[in-house]
Amino acid sequence: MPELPEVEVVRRGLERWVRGRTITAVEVRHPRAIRRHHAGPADFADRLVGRAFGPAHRRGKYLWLPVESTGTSVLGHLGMSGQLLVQPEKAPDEKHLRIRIRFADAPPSAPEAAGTELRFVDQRTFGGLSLHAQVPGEADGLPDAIAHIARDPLDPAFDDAAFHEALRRRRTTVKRALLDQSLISGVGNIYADEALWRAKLHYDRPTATMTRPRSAELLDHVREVMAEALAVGGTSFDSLYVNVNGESGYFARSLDAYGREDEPCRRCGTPIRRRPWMNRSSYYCPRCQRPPVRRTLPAPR
DNA sequence: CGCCCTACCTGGTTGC
DNA sequence: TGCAACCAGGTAGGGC
Repeated sequence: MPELPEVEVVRRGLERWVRGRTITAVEVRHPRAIRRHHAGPADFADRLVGRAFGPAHRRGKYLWLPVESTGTSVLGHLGMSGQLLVQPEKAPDEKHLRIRIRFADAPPSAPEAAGTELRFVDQRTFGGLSLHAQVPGEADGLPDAIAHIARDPLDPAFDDAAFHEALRRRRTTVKRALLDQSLISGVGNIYADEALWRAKLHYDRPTATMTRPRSAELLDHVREVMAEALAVGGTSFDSLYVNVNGESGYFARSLDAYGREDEPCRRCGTPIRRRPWMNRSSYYCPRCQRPPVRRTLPAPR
């Protein structure tokens, strides 16, 4: 389940192995992988062949590569099981290979990439690639399709004070807010549960009860857990999430809450609980993360 | 507009 | 053994 740290690992791989390369061929093997590109697979290929990729960028769980001198960018989302792999052209096709992009050359920064191609592989087909106009005035070639996605907590331009004020205005609960990509991007179910465990906050706490220090603390924990995961290559439960070279990260062994039902809380020893939540699961320590007391919400300021 | 819910998709696991 | 139900979950879009 790729969230911000896993997507950043992939972005770094694209930056090293794909940036600057000129595209010679695009093969779309499954139409669903390109469904966000409304003009269709042939148009997608036509607009890319003969062009070169610019630097790799990321916002939250989205990543993109500007297509030089076109005013467009290729946008990618890994969904739940998507992989962007740099493979030798002669390597056998993966079972769930959806899109193949071939290049004329290796990037000047990585001559050893000669003879490799970029593959989008995705078992569950929630992810995909598409091509979009760039938002005018944004230096990094931000695709217009994700202009509504909030900046992520590792972005220097993320506005902590505005995030706190948004929490205070909302009539929702804290985990819902963490997963709302228009408030803060890059946080998914795993890192939400991990940050809430670290912050000793229950997932159902109303956001309107968050004080400025509590919001600041929560953001600190989100940033800390993501930075730690990034440092070890991200979280992998199996071979589904990998970097562009097919390697898994090591953060799964460092998780404190997610996936640890009935295992002792690493702070107090109480068994971690799993609760059905929004058609998925929330993992939390019933002692460290006390459920909110039900009472009338305070009036908005 | 704010908030909430559902559909989308595949393969591994569980239960009968 | 076979088959159905369940589980993983990010996002767009629709209902109210």
